[in-house]
Amino acid sequence: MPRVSEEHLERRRRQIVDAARACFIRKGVHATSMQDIFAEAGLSAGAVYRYFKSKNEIIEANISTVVGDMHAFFDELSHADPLLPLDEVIEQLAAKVVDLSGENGPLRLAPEAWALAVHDPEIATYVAANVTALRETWTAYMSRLVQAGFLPADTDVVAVGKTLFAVVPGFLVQRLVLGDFSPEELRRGVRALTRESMLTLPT
Amino acid sequence: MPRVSEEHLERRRRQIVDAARACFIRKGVHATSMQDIFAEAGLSAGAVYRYFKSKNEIIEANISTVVGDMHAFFDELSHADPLLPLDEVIEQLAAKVVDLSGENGPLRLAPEAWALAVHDPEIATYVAANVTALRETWTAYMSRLVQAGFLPADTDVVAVGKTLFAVVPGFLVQRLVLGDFSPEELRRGVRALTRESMLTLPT
DNA sequence: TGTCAAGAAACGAACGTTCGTTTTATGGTT
DNA sequence: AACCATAAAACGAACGTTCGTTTCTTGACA
Repeated sequence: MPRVSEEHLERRRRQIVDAARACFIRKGVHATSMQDIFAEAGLSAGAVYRYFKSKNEIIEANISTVVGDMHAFFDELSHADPLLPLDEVIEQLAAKVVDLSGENGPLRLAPEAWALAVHDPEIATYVAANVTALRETWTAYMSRLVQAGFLPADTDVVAVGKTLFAVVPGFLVQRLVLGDFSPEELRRGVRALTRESMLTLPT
Repeated sequence: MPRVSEEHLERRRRQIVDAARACFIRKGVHATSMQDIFAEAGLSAGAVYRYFKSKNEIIEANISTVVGDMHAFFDELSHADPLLPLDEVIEQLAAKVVDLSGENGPLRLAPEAWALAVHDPEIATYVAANVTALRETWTAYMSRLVQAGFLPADTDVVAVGKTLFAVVPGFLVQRLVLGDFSPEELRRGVRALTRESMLTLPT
């Protein structure tokens, strides 16, 4: 099949990335061989290597998609009108984490992405971008809370954003390792800890 | 050296585990070959395989030591007399995380441990045990806060414990990936969020 | 008919592991 | 006290396998 359309090429790329992700989630990144990816994609070695010049490149292409859905969902949540109370935001975010970390969810790759980032500068760049994006969404949401008067005007929204962001990886880890932490339980935990002013918002 | 003392054997085991950990932290678990471990330990292949029957066994032996120091430190902190306020506990815990996740710190292996646990049931057992132990320390600390009257008597200490535990992996991930989150900043984040009653404890 | 995506086979390298051999400390026998 | 037989510890070359990757071939469409 020579001289194929530009979109065909793009579709092939995605086909390979998706196949690789399925393998990575099922077996783990390092336990997945290129042969596994060839089989899952229904392509030959030559075909795959036409689009990616190494396994690492396929990994990188996947890493950047791990938290894509997560971020999109959170972005909506943080800009919801009317402003959602903190415990509601956290619970819905946690529910999304549960959803995306289930059987074939991409979030199952998150710990592997973090681990790879520690030793691979290239991947670290992608992971850092993702973390930064999610944190900034937290910061934006906190700014709204401050602006609405539910937190003091001099609140360090960046520090608070980083702090609340931290809850999400921690929730994910507990889900993956023990599976005994529900979004509703997290909401109760947050409610028990936080200022009443943050939980009671105007109708 | 035949017929050597029991403690010599134990020391050899630790020598191998320590050498492996140094390699794992430096290069990553999967990028570390057995040859790397042989060289680091100053032993031959045969010697190492006398004490561990596979690379996986060496990995497992390391995993269980990743959060050992962390837990010991937190245990002291949670039982300190007089009772420490929440933000103080969190800041000190975060400071310990910074310490143990530096250059050659064992916490650099934590994400790899989580990732391995997702696909390896044996390792999952070790990681689950560690997570459970740390969470229970949080629960114990929260119980003290409730008992001292700084949280309502009907507080769900388990839910709150899980919630606060979640902050630690999240802090670690941000340290490892971006390195722009300090214990003092986390403390400010927590202070801005939590009930005043939890922060003002008796002298 | 020429071009190029895709297939198939095979490559060298590196992996974890094994195993036959060598070294060395020990304890019973002089 | 000196010796040696013994068993355990350590060695390290080599194993078979599997990895990621490359090369050469094929065949369908422009």
